[in-house]
Parts: sequence; C-alpha cells; structure tokens
Amino acid sequence: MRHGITHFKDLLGGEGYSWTRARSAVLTVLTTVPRPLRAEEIHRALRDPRINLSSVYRALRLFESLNVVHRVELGEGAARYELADDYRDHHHHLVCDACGRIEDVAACPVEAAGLTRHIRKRTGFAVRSHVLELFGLCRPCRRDAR
Amino acid sequence: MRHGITHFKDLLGGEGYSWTRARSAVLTVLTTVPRPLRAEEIHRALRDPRINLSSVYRALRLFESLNVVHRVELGEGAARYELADDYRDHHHHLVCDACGRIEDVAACPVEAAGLTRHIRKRTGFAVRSHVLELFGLCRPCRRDAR
DNA sequence: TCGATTTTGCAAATTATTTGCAATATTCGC
DNA sequence: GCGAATATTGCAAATAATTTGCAAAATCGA
Repeated sequence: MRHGITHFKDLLGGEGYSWTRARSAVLTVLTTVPRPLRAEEIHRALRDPRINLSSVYRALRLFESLNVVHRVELGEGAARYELADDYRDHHHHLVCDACGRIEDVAACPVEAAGLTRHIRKRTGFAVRSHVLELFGLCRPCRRDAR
Repeated sequence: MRHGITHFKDLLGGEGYSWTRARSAVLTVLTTVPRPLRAEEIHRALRDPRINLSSVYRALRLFESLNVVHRVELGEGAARYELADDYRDHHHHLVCDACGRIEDVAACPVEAAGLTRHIRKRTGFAVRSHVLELFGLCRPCRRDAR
C-alpha cells in the first residue's frame, strides 16, 4: 500500500507517461472520495472547466491498464471507478437496492474460504481476480420499509 | 426448480402477459444453451428472421423483471443473460482472461461463509442477492502460457 | 529554453440498448 | 372457431455511455 500523489507521478513517469493536469486531478479525486465514482461524477468533482470529460475517460483507461484504478460495474448503465487494491485495502460493496448508497465491506469470503485453491484443484482454472458485489437493503431503508 | 417451456407459458399467462413467438423462442434458447449469452447471440441463435433484436431485448427485460432471467455483466461492454437461480442451480462463473471462455462453478463462498448473517450483524445491511465472477486462466490457456 | 513527443479539447463516431408508433399477433368471451 | 379488445412486434430513430480523429496545447528531456 503506497501513498501520496507523488507516488503516482513517479509511477507514470517510470512507465513513460506524462504527469498532466487531467491525470493528476483525476487521481486527487479518487484518492479523496472513498467510494466508486462514475466518470461523470469525477469530471464534475474536478471543478476545472479546462479538463474535458474525454480526458477523464482516457485517464481512467490508462490507470486501469496500470492497475492503479479498478472498474466497478453495478448494473447502473455507467461504470464506476475506484483506487485498485494496491492502494486501498481489498474490499467489496454493499449496494442498497432502495437508495443506491454504496458501503464497503472488508470481509472477503473468496479469500476466507480458500475458494481459489478449491477451484484450481477441481477444474484447473487459475483464479487471478474476482468481482463480488452484494445487493440488498441498507439499515435506514430497511427501517423505512417497515 | 421448475422445468419445461410450458411452465414459462403458464407463468407469463398468470402474470397477464402473452405467450408470443419472440418470448417463447428466447426462452428456448436460454434453456438450451448452458452459458450466459449476449442479446445479439440469442438473436442469432433464434434463426428466425421474423423476430427483431428489439423484441429480444424486450423479452429479456420482461423476464428479468419476473425473475426468470438473470443479467450477467463481465465487463465486456455487452450484458449477458442466463436463466435465473430458480431455474438453474445457483452458480458463479470462471471467465478466462485469455480466451474468454466461461465455465460454471457451483461452489458459493457467500453462502458457505455465512457472509450474509455476518454483514447483517455488523452493519445492519440485509443482503438479498450477490454477484460473484471469477477471472483468471482456464486450464488450456494456462498450458499455452508456459 | 527548444524541439520532439505526448496529451488534450472538441466534435463527431461508435456501440449497446431503448422507444414511438403503426401494423400484427394473441387472448378471451361467445 | 370468430372477432373485437388488448398486448406485442418490427422498424427506424433516439439515447446514453464511451471512444476516437485531429489540430492545438502541454509536457519532457537535453
């Protein structure tokens, strides 16, 4: 787990990429807001009219390829993005079907159950990563439903 | 776990929906092919020029709302669809990063670990459903990689 | 600082999916 | 089985998220 915006600058530099206004701004937002954001939301959060939405998309794509950012798909039509596991503890999401709020959970049953090993033994498939999203009702919405 | 195309006919009828060529054909494909298919693939599999792709989308949307079909998103751009848990044993997918092949796994660490209860106790969030997809290399591709 | 290279803004293209509407199919009562 | 009432479909056009071409602007390395 590495910290600081300057780390990303070095990382990009090391890979031959420039440290630009758009890239730096997108990373600032992602390191600041602790939940997965849509490209559109990130763009709005930049509050910099000089930066175009396309550049946000381009930055996100680059960061994804460098394993700095992780794409989260919750079936909403638009994808969300958050810092990858290397820069944030591994976690999953609790998505409220009623209000849409997204909470994190640290518990990971894939690791806990040793599922990866089980699958490799049984099927020969080598699991490298997984996506786990949990849907239901958050506490406030559960209360309202009564 | 109910079987047979006629069951679906009764189900649709019971909900006030018609049993149409498009709906019947889409369900036939989904009950026949044991892996999640894209709308486009389902449409091609119908081999019926009288049925329009829009009708496939409309049928899928209806089936989703009736819990007959389940949407699967693997980050490919297009969604995939398969029979819902009520008509097929609960399972997850092993998606090969190299060749794209999709295998099923019956093992479910969310159920096994009692994660739902754990989360409810800890956070008050009531989990109703979950999405778990596993990515990596299938056995053939793992061999080729060597 | 300067030129070479990379990146960006902007507008237009792309792709999956949805929708309006007139035409067609299905259903239901007789 | 028949025909009216209703639901669904085909088709073409609309959407919405994301990508891309290209000339202009920013960044980098010497």
